[in-house]
Amino acid sequence: MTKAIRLKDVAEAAGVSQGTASNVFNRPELVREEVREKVREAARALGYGGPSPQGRLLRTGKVNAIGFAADQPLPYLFSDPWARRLLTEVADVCDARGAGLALVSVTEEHPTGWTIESALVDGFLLSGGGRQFLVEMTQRRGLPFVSLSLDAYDSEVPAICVDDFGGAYAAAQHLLELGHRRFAVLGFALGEGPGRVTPDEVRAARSMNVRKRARGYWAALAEAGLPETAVPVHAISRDGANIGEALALLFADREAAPTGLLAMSDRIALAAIAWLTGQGLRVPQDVSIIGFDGVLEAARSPLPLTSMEQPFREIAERAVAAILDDAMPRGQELLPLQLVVRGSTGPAPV
Amino acid sequence: MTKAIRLKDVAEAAGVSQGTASNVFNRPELVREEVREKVREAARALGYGGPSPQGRLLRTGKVNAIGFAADQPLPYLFSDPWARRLLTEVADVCDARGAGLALVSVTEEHPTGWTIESALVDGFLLSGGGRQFLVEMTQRRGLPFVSLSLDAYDSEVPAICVDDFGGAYAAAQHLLELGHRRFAVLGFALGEGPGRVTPDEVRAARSMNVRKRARGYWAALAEAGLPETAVPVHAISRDGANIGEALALLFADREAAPTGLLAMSDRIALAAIAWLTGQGLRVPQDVSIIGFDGVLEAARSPLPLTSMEQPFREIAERAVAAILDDAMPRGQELLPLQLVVRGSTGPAPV
DNA sequence: CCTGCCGCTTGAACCGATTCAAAAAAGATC
DNA sequence: GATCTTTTTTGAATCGGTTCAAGCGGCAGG
Repeated sequence: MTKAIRLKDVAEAAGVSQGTASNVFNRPELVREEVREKVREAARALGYGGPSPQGRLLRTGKVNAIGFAADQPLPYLFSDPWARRLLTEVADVCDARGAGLALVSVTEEHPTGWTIESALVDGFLLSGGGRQFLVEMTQRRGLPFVSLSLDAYDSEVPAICVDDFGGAYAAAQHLLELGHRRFAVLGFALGEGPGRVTPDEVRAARSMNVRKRARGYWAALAEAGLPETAVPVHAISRDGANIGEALALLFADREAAPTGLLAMSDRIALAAIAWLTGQGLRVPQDVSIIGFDGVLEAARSPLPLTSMEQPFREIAERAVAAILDDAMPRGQELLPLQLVVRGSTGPAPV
Repeated sequence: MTKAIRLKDVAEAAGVSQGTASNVFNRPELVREEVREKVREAARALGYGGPSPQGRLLRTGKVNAIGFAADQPLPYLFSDPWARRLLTEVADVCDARGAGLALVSVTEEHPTGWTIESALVDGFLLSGGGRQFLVEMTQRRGLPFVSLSLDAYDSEVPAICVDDFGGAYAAAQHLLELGHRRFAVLGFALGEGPGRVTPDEVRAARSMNVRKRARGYWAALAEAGLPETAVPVHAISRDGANIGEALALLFADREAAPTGLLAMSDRIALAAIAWLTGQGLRVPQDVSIIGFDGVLEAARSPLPLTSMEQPFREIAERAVAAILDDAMPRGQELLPLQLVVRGSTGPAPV
């Protein structure tokens, strides 16, 4: 690796112009067989491994890769089931179309190095909240981007998301049809520690996704004659670690305890099941619980979880196409969720 | 996004040379404050988001990113616990040093699109076997690379690996110290379907890692007076799906069945535990089992797994440094594993 | 007033390819 | 053999920056 061989060197060695040499590698049909072989021969002799991507890049402008950006340290992408599932599908889609995938983490602390500003990609997928500064940075870069979840409401930001309202509505509907009348909502991203939050606090939540899910639950329950105030919403941490405190409160009075639990994520639902069964409560005989997301772990769990499943594949395909095929969504594009009934929901106890 | 703004445009607008404008962004201390501000002002007015990475790249040659290449479809990187753990650590290390990480899949079928030949990176980490064509492709590209596992023996290929022999030796040693005398080895990548394989077949295995682990087990057991022939080696699929068939054979005669199981991966060990407990056998009272890798799932499992833990973090750090700091290992660099005793191993039944 | 030095700017070369209009070569037709 | 096509090949422009030797103006010292 003393000095790099350039296309020019190969062209000279083969006695042709650089343009012809370039064609040999990119549009061989334009070059006479004889010449083509001569150039290939020269390339082989010189140990030339084909045109360097950086050169091509500069000229064509297309990197053929997309950046997956999160406002979290990168390991988060591998530990959170939702993010992981989405990333898996995006990776698969990229792979299938021969596009590259680069991981980018953007935390406010170290805005240096390989970030949104310097990543060599054609556009970005923004996961983990369209957090303001993430969106701003991306806009500054001037590359196309699609947000995969919503933070502060901003219909200007192109996004591909699930229909949170409709999904939540369907989830509540499912439990209502099973005869449940006493509910509780387990939500995340609702501010500080565990505890019950008021409807107004929910409506003030930063996460658009969370707000819409709450509205969906409420809408379905209201139609059944249950007002917001009759449905306690509890704030759970994203990983469901503090689920016990919330549930202990809810199930202190077993008579008045909810029989239908509406969890805003599968991770929380699974944590809830673990706690409930640990307390001797039976799921779904005593308590039904429905999750949200439809992550892999939900299906694999010892007690398979009923959940509103996101169309991960479709999201990934639409998002990648938006960037690579310049098929940007106009505003927000909502995809429907699908109710998947498994073992965690059943008829309300009599 | 009618037309992109170039550094040149900014320079012109600010009335300075392009070189000065470049310095404003890269080495501001060289430019007089007054001029610096003027250029920044012009940039802001024009909506210039800073020098484009592709331009810089061409000149400097450094992408500041590494490619993680696997000879499997990309989703494999997220589903296999070992790959995932390694990738997580690599991602974290890259993140910490502000380097980018790109995922590359190379399967023989579609060698087109974003592959080793076209990825914009400074070098590659090869996971999932230094499978011949993977190594060859990478060498052709002419970028530095480090293999993270070994396939056909080739001491010329730079690699950063764990000390398979020593680790396996220690694993067997651990069970011997607990008094076990009847063993079986559960290995992977040992050819077709399930079933017992002969020592010679093991020695002919393509995977260097597997061969070394087997030799490590044998060495320790031989010192205790147990010849190779007394230790059946069974071929299990990588995901442990067919573990039942192998164990059914081994435990057909309960009297002669092994009390110590040496699994070449945690994934296999966990599958084995699931099968054994399903059959009413108690771990570790009836059967002790020790895994290999030390993946996250091993610690989290209902019955935490005793395992030989790989220094994932260290591997990641060394590997990334090798590429980015040009600190290539000379030949193969072996890192020690650490015995972590958890709940799956105990004294041999009397 | 001249000289030497210092700090900031400039201008041009260069990085490694792709692209395309135009020239050259080859082939076809009369 | 002359003319018209068609196929190949060439040469130069271009992509968007970085780098560095050389130039410039101002100031201190003699």
